[in-house]
Amino acid sequence: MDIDSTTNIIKKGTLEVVTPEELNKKLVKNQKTAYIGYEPSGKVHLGHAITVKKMIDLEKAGFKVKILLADLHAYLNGKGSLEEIKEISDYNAKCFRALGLSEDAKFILGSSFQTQEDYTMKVYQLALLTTLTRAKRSMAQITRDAEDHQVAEVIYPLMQVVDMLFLDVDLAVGGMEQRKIHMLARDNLPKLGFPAPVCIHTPLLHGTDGSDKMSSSKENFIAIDDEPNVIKKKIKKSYCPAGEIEGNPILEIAHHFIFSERDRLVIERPDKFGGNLDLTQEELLKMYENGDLHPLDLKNSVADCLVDILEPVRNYLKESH
RNA sequence: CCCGCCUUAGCUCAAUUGGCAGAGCGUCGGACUGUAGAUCCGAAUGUUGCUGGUUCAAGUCCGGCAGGCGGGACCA
Repeated sequence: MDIDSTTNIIKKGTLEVVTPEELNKKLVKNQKTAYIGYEPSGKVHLGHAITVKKMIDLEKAGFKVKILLADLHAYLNGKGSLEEIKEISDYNAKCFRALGLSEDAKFILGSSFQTQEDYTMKVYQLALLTTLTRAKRSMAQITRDAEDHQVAEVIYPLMQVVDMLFLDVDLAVGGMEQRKIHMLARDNLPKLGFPAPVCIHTPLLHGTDGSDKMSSSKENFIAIDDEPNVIKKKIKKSYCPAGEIEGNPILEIAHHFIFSERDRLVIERPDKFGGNLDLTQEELLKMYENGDLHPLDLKNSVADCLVDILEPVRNYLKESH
């Protein structure tokens, strides 16, 4: 595959690559590693899936993929006891495989290396380089809502920076909420004498309630292994203003999960409302914006299609028990 | 270690001299729209931080403990 088409695969659907020039330099390397970290979560949802799909793209682009199951980070973010978190990290690894990551992708449990002496020493060095304000700011969209802030909150981003060093990554991937931590890494790793990774950021999926971010801690997500009737129910309940194509969670789901794999979407609707349609994404957006496609017809079609697309994921997870 | 203040529904907070523990927001349900939301109705929700005591009766008074906030002390 030539550099241009590889670059296109990598950039597709991302909000930014920091920086494209550095990415090009990485692409000519023989051995190159891309990484993303996840706090283990009881539910892996469509927001996670967007980034997993990007990791699959990176495998195709010749990167070795490392997935950090960030159990210690989750612990520092108040998600529960380390034991509980470790348990669900196994489940999460299965979910990521179910979404199509190859057997070559490596899963690494954070606590397996994050307490080593030289790791800890690096965290201390970073602690001295980083202002409290910046560390806190980097956590703005990540910290669990809390009135009383723990010191853990500022250890978290420092560890994430050191992770990139220890996992020897050329490229770090994350949703846009990871941006400030990534920038911290890019500023400070060179100060410790190490190269900074290229960073790639994917868009955040709006919650089904229309809020800024799909999140497992707010009941506004669709899990990748939700049963068909659950998916349908959640989509029916979703925020979906007529004619509004910006920040519309249903159209976003269609974009990221349906039109990423299919060219057209069949919309079944009663004759009295105009009859069935067979649309490209472009046509669908135009009709919707013009008010020629009713939200309920959109929802029904997107729900059916999403149920279909996630079927292999559900089957994989059922069989792996 | 010492002193003071705080802790009531998922969240923010009310509750008179000790007298049936409430509101707003959120959640859920119904109406209205061929979706959701908005709007209008309606409903549910509590070990009043934990613990011991006083009292016919304690969210309220007294003691102990825990957590939080603020201050003080210690600083060879």
